[in-house]
Amino acid sequence: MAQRDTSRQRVTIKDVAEAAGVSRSTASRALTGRGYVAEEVRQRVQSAATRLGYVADALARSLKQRHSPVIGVLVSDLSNPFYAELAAGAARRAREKNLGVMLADTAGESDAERSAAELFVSMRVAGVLVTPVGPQVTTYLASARVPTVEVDRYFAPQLADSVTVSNTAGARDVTDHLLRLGHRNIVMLIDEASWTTGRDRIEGFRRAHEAHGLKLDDSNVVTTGWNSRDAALAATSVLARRERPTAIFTTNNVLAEGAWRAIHAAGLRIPEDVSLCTFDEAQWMTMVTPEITAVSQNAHHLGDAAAALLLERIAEPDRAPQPIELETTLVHRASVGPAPGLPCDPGGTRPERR
Amino acid sequence: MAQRDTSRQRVTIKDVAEAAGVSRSTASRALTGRGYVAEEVRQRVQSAATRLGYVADALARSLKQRHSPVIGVLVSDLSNPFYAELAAGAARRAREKNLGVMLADTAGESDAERSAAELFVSMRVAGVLVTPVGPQVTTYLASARVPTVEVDRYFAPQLADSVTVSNTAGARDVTDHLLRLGHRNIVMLIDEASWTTGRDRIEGFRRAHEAHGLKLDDSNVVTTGWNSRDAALAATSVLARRERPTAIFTTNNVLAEGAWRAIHAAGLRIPEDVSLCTFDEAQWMTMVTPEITAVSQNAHHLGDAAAALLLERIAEPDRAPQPIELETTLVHRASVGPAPGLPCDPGGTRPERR
DNA sequence: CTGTTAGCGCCTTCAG
DNA sequence: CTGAAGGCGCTAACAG
Repeated sequence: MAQRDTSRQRVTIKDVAEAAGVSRSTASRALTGRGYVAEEVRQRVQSAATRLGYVADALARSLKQRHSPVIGVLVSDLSNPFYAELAAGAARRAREKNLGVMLADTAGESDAERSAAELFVSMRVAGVLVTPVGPQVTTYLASARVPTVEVDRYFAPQLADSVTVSNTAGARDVTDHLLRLGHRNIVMLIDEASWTTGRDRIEGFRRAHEAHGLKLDDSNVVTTGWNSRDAALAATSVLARRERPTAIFTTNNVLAEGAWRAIHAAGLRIPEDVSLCTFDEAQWMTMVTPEITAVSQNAHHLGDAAAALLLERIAEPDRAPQPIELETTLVHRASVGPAPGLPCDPGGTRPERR
Repeated sequence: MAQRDTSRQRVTIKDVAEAAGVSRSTASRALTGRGYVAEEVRQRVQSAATRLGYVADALARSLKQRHSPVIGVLVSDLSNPFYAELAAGAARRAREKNLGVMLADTAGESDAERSAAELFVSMRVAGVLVTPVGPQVTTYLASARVPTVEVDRYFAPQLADSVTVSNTAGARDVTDHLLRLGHRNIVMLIDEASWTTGRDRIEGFRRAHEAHGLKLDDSNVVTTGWNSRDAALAATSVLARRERPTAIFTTNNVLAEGAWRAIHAAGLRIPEDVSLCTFDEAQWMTMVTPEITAVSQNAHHLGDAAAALLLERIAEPDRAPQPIELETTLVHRASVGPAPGLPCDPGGTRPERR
C-alpha cells in the first residue's frame, strides 16, 4: 500500500535518520554495522531504511573511503570466448565479495587501454585485473597505487601479481605427443612471439624438439595476424610448402579456427593427411569431426583465480607481488594421429578420447 | 627526468591549482572547459595537470553532478556468446561517448539481478541496459529514476525503452521454409515460453503453420531446461517418438547445440533423416558438416543499438519510452532439406548457401 | 550509546 | 576574468 514517494529526490541517509528520529551518524552506524548502536535503535533505523527504499550512495561513501566497491577488468576482446569466460569468472568471484565489476574491452588498442585505465583510476576502483598488451598499463596503475593483477600474460612482475597458465609445459607436452607419433615437420602457428604467452609456448615447442634430439627449424614457427582469416591464409601457405608439414599446432582458439578452415579448404583430411592440435579450447572443438586435441586452459578458472588474488592483494597492499601459474591439461582427441607414412603408432602415447 | 612524486597521496585539483598558481575554482574551470578562463591561464593549468599526472576524481565529480560517467550493463550469462557479444557491442558504443561500463553477470538468478541493480543505483550510473528475467528490475530502476533500456526481451514497455529483434517474423520465416519443403511434423525446442522472446517465437511458429492451413499440435512445442544438456535430453526423447519429427527448430544457440549432439548421438543424419535449424547463431554452426541454417540476430548490433538508445534517453529523460525492433536474417545453409519421403524440393525455396 | 563537527575532491553560484 | 564559500552524501573522530 503506502506507495513510497519516489517522485522527488533520492532518499538519503538524512531522510532515514529523520524518519527514525535519530542523527545521521547514528543512522550511518546502524546501517553499516560499524560502531555502537542500541539494538532497538538499529531495528528502527533499518526498517525506516527499507521502508523508504534507501540505498546508500556509493559515490559519497567511496569518496570518503578513497576507493569504490568495484574492481576494474580490462580485457582485449570480449568477443573472444576466452576473454569472455575470463571476465565471467572474475565477475562471479567479485560478486561473492560484494564487489562490482567495471569492464572495458580494449579491442587490443593500447590507447583504449590507457583511457580505460584512467577511468578506473578516476573511479578509484579497489583494484584492476588486466590482460595487458604491454608494460604501460601496469606501470601506470602502479604509479596511481592501484593494486593490479596481470592475467594470461605479464609484463611487470615486480609491479603486479600475475596469473598465467603453464605455457611452456603445455606446449612441450603436446609437441612431445606429436613427436612420439613420428611427426618430424610440425608447424607452430602463432600470432605474437613477444609476450610471455607466445614466448613461453615457443619455448615449450623448442624444448620438446630438443628432448627428442631434434633441432627446431625456425621456419616452422610461423607468425601470423591475430584473427582467424589471417591464420587461415598463413595455414594455406604453409600447407602448400614443398615439404608439407604433417602436423599443425596453433597457439589459440582463433588461430585454430583459421587453420581448421584452411585444411578443409585444401581438401586435406584430419588426421590422415595432417594432424591438428592447439593451445586453448573452444566449444566447436568437440563438435567438428574429428574432435580437436587441445591444451585446455579453463579461462573461467583463470579469471576466478586472478580475482581471488586481486582481493588478497587489496587486503594486503604491501605484500610482494607474486606470480601464480595454473596447470593446463592436454586433452587427447582424434585430430592427432601418427605421422603419414608410418605404419602405426610407435607406442608411448595413449590417446584416450574423452 | 624529474620523476613525479607518486609516493604520497593522489594528486588533487588543489595540487594542480597550486602548481599553476591559481585558485581551485580557476583550475576547475580550466580543466572542465566550463566558464571563463584566460587562455594563458588555461595553458598553464593544463600543463601543470599533465605534468603532475592529474586525473580528476570521478567519485567527487559524480557526487556533485548526481550521476557517474558510467552505464550499467546487466546480462544473464557472459559465458553465452550471445550475451558476451551484446555486452561487447554496448561497451564499444559507450566508449565512443567516453562512458565506462559496469558489467554484471546475473547467472539468471533474480536476486543477483536485484543486488546488481542496487549497486548500479548506488553508483549513480547514468543509465542501465538490461536483459531482464522479469519486470522487477526495470520497475525498481524506474522507481530509482534511472534511465533503462530492456534488451532482447522486455517486461515493462511503459517504463523503459526496449531493443528486440523480430522474433515473430524470424520464427515464422524459418518455419515457413520448413513447411514449404514438405515438413509436417516440426518440433520447436524452447527454454521458456513466458518471456517476450519465447512467446513471440512460438507465435511465429504458429502463424507459419496457420498460413499453410495447418493446425499446430501443442505437443510439438517442447519446453526444456536452459542448458545444452537438458536440450539434448529433450531432443533425444523427441527423436524417439513413434512419429519422429522430420525437423527440429531450436530457439537459441545453446539449445541448438544440445539438439545437434542428440541427433548425432542417435546416429541420425542431417538433413536426410532430420532437418535442424535454429534461432540465434554461433560460431560452430559454420564449422560442422552440414552447416546449420539459422535466424541470425547479430548480438553485437543489438548491444550497440541498445546503448545508443540509452544514450539518447539519458540526454532526454522525459521522452516517452519507445520500443525498437531490429530485423533478423534467415541464413540458409545445408542443415535443412526436404522432408524425408518426398522425392524432391516442392519448389518455392531457394536455399542459397553463404 | 549518541549527536556534533569536519571533511573526502569537486563544481558552482556569487561577489569582486 | 578570478577567488571565496558552500555543499553533494557519507563516515570517522571526538565529545557528551
